[in-house]
Amino acid sequence: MNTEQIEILLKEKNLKLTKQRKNIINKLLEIKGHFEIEELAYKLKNKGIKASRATVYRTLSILKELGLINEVIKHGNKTYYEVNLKEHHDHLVCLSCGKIIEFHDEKIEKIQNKVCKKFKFKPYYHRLEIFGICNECQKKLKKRG
Amino acid sequence: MNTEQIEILLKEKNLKLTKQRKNIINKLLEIKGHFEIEELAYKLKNKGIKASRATVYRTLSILKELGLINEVIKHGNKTYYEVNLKEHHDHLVCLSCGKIIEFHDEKIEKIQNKVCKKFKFKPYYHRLEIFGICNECQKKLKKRG
DNA sequence: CTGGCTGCAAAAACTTTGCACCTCA
DNA sequence: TGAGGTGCAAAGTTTTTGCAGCCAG
Repeated sequence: MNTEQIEILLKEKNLKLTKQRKNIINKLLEIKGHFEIEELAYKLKNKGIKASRATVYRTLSILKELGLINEVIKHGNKTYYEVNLKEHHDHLVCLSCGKIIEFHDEKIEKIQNKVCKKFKFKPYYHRLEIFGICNECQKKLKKRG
Repeated sequence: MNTEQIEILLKEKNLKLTKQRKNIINKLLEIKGHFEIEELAYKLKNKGIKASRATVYRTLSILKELGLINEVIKHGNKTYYEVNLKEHHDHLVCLSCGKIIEFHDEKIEKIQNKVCKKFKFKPYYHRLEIFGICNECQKKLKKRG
């Protein structure tokens, strides 16, 4: 997924390619990893890129509709997004340091599909979040006693 | 899990068993299924049960700490809770009618544990949400064209 | 040109908090 | 009696929206 492809997608949907949208998309492709909307808005502002918070929210909403970004983690009252660059994957979230580890397991995906078939449920997308303590934090916590 | 057991747990933690807490707990045990905080606050109010919204939030926060309720679904900007009565399970969420279907698959759980071991990650809890269209809604949508 | 987009500010929705008063143990 | 709990209202967060003006196509 690159800028051009996204631009084509927007055109197909009769969506205009404004400066703001270009800027937001470029920033997203630069970030690559997980991000929060507020963080993104802040980073844009910090780089002198003009895009109001409302526009950021509206643009992300469109990109989500288009399947270019996903809500991958919901923790506390925050939503973390991710650009849909790689193969689908799920996440381990460290409750101590906030680190996010990606993993993909084909077996889990297959079993999920089986479960859906059993219920005649048509799956669109899923989110699997495993919350716990990462290796580094376990070590730190042990040291402290 | 019943009222008595919960009361004992509260006492162990030096938490007082106030009228409000009793009422909230009873209501939760009555609901059994999935609920939102606002919905709970409303139902309590509707039954003439006195418990301010702040108290409902504070009580649910405690019950969550104690592991008596869980955040099982995060969708849109809403959080859905569930009383921890049954064995752990995950959810299918219909994007059309909002229906929630519970499922449990031991294989998925085991693979998750394997994944955690691989990353030396200590899991505390997880949440798997599969969003899609339920069987009934698929039928309805077909009929409409 | 003009429909769609933007910025602003206000509002909505959800959640937390400070404080004075109350109540369970 | 006193630590902890409650209600209220205010404030904090996150997200959405109405509207006037702007701009890409």
